[in-house]
Amino acid sequence: MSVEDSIICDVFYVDETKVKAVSERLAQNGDLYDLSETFKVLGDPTRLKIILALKEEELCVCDLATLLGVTRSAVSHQLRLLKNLRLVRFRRAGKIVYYALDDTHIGELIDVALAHVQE
Amino acid sequence: MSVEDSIICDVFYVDETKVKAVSERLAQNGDLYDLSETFKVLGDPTRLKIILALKEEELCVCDLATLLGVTRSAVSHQLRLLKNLRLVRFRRAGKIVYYALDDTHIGELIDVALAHVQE
DNA sequence: TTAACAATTGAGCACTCGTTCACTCATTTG
DNA sequence: CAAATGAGTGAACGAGTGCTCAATTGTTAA
Repeated sequence: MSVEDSIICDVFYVDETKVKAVSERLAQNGDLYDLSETFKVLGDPTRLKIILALKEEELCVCDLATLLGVTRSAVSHQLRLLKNLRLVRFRRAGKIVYYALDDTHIGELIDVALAHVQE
Repeated sequence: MSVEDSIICDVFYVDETKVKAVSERLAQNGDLYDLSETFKVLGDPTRLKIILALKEEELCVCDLATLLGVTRSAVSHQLRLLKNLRLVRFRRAGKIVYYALDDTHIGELIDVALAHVQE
């Protein structure tokens, strides 16, 4: 097994120490799945709009539906998801259910991303 | 048209000024689509791992494939996407193509998100 | 109690997307 | 040049997902 063999990639790494270091660092983020889940939630335009809207004001399902131009049902489905992830909270006022953002970190995250998009 | 009519949501807003303000603020983010696209890219575990890995070291396709436990083809497909979004750059060294992160903002964004996940 | 209505829910559907497979391209080396 | 190999590509498949529609729940008011 020559030196050349060790610099091809089929089984052996180009630079074992390099890749090992990266691998360890990657494994260190045990919450890598949660991380991608967080991004995934914000990756859908409808959900992102909902969060941006609730970042401003407490709103009911119907307001959100009107605001986003989708059905109440669609909004409700997404709100359930956001509710399960503890990103939003709600309060009932008669027939109307008001939703509000329940995660201050998310707002900060969006601000950073916005700054990035606007370069 | 009574006052009651204006506080139901079918056509009229619960609080017109409130919703109007939100609507304007939402429209203000013309790059709302780009914003959700950015999150979407990071929302896939494979892509996120690629970016995290390249955040550490410059790596070739085969290293990444080994590191992530997926085929070279899969990595190549995702790298093309990341390349088109100008998130990574590459250099060719013989048969081997090395990729590196080409967006410093992304790293910062991930750090903020990591802090959020770890609460 | 009945009617009206905001919200929720589940089923179904169309569409997206990440992967694999097979093949091709590019480059090096014998 | 021919063989070997890393990388890129396109088709296709299967899983996931966001939406709509229809039905249901919960609450208010007549």
